[in-house]
Amino acid sequence: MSSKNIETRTRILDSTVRMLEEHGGRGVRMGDIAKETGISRQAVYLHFASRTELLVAATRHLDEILDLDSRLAPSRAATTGIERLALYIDHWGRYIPDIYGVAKALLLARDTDDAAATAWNDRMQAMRDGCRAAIELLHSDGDLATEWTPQTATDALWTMLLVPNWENLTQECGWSTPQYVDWMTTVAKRTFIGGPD
Amino acid sequence: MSSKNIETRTRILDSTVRMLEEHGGRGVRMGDIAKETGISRQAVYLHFASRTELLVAATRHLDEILDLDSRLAPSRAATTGIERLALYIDHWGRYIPDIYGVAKALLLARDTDDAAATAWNDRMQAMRDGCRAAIELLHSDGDLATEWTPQTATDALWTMLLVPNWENLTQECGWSTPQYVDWMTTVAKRTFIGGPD
DNA sequence: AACGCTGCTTGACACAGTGTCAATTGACGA
DNA sequence: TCGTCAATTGACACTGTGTCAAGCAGCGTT
Repeated sequence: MSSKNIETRTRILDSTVRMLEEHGGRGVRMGDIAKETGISRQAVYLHFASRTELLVAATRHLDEILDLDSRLAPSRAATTGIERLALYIDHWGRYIPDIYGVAKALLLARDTDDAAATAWNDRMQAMRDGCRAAIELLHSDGDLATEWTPQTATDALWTMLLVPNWENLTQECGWSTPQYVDWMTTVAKRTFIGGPD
Repeated sequence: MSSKNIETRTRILDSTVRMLEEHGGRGVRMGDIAKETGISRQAVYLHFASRTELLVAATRHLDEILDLDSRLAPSRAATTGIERLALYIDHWGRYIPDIYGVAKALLLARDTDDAAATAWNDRMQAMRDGCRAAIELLHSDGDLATEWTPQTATDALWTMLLVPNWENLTQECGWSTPQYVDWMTTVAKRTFIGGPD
């Protein structure tokens, strides 16, 4: 529990984040992380019980580095639903590229590890809450298109914003982040905002 | 090469498809498939060089069973872009649930196996071509909203229809297949079809 | 009846990557 | 000098894929 101990833990997290970013979250093994940190593979296990636990800690670590809370502030401060919707999409569209490596690693670990699946689900539920907040405000403004309930609109928005969509558009189709944000915003507005009819 | 050989191959494919459907494409091992088929694990390797090769063959096998071509006929026969768009989404929305197990297995294998990634990409490119055909027709009808090029609209439609979106809406959000088709159709129309302006 | 071919079985093994265990070292403080 | 604690080292278990070699059973030839 000495400061040396904490320091090593932080160094592991730093190299984990760095390597995952570098390699797009693929093929980074415990031994690679150890080597990068300059310690033995077993030493990593003295700080994190499993690969999944390390990945989960890495996402939290990265959120702190990126100062997630202050990034969320603008959308939280929005006064209208329309504004909140746009600001939330903007936040999310600029957040994904920054966390992509770590997120992808967790996404892959999910396939074989239940704990990773749970951790990922938790994050996605938090994101869903963000969608819900925007939709609810839109609804109470009277701007939600009539064919939607707040519930179904939340589901739909949440799904649209999922990482694989961002991944496909930017990695496969070559879209830029602003293009992605632009498209998402346009589609969301057209889909969820009702006219005065 | 005798008929016995072919028969065993078919039996393997049948049990592979059955098991993958049953288990949602997860956790089905070569040994499980062998046991289900009633042969030894090594016998499977006499017919398929690798797990990935078996999975790829299973998708083809399933397409034959489902008669993919005749399922595609209606959308191919459409005369307007708007009609083709709707019929293609309808086809795809009812096709995914039928192939989900096998598709998911290939999707998972993709993470560790380049050959699986290539096979999956091929299928997705075929799907993308279907999207392109609908968008092109829409475009030549003069019904494509002005902010889109055929290229970007194809990318966007293709992404919307990706399996993870179906997966999220039906598995996580509990939507039914008709609900999914309905939503996709509505969003696609609102997004891609331009008014008379 | 002996022959070979074919499809399959059996069992052993290599390989990766995760995770565990036990013995040891080296530094630091009381 | 002793105890503690982080870290090292090396061996090992486990899982699932894929490989290899020997053997066997049935079947048709000649």
